[in-house]
Amino acid sequence: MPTLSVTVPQPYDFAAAVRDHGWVALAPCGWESDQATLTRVERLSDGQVVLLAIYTTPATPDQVQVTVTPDGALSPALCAEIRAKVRWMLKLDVDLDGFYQRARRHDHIWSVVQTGRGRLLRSPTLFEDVVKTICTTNITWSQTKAMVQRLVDALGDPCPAEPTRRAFPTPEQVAAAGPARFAQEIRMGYRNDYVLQLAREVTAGARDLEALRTADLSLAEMKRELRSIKGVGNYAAHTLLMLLGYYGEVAVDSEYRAFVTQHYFDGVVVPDKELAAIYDEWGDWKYLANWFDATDR
DNA sequence: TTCCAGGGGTAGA
DNA sequence: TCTACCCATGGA
Repeated sequence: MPTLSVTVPQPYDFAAAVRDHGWVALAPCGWESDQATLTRVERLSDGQVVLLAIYTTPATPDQVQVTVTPDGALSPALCAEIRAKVRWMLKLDVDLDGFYQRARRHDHIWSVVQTGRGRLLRSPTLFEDVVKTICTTNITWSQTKAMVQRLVDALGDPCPAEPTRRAFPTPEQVAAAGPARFAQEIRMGYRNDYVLQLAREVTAGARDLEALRTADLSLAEMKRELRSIKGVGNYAAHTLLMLLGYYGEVAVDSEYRAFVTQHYFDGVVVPDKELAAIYDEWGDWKYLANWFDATDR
């Protein structure tokens, strides 16, 4: 089976970075802890569905290896596509130097990130990340995982290399499913309509989500685009900004409130604005500051 | 039963 | 801009 090599920045703690974000637990991703390997079922542009296994080896610490199954003939173009998707998912091209420099002045955060953490896992498409983010709103994490699993199982293309697993459905596949299957099979509650509407907008050409991944927009402009998606409020928009590489806003949710209230306000309940202001001094790096401030506490 | 979870839309002020 | 109120789902 073909194995591709992808160069990674230094320092880079692959195993920690992949698991620092909950996305690794959402279909069609998986983590094999005994082999420290990220797996993912991926639908390629030619329609074939492959299983990717992404890992590092002690002999090549400056690379991640990507094994593709099945080992059919992969054209150079498909190899380039897979490399680009892996680079995007692992955020290998995001410049974190400013964050690391700032983090050196914070004992706890530096102790967590100094081995090369901060590149939180994201999905190959923004469509997938928006759907998953909507599935984290007003629900428990276990239910988020179950909803995403049902969506993938119901609508994604099966993976020949591992028939029990499927790829994340395309906007076309989601739009074609219709409200009845969402209500009866996928069961995202009131989020059904949000996900269906987004899929319809994308397939109709009314919303070019993927163009946002490479758009040269300010944080405020990007936030405006994200907020225009039905079902995306401030929390979801700030989470998506982080996934897109904009770290200047914190995502205030129940987890954020619990941590900041406990650590900075002695458990006294204060308005969200005050909770968010705790990380103002981090400027463009507020999201990562909070994320790793709350890590290992 | 009731509450509520890694919230958001809407109407009304 | 802020505040009530409602919202599907399913675990505690």
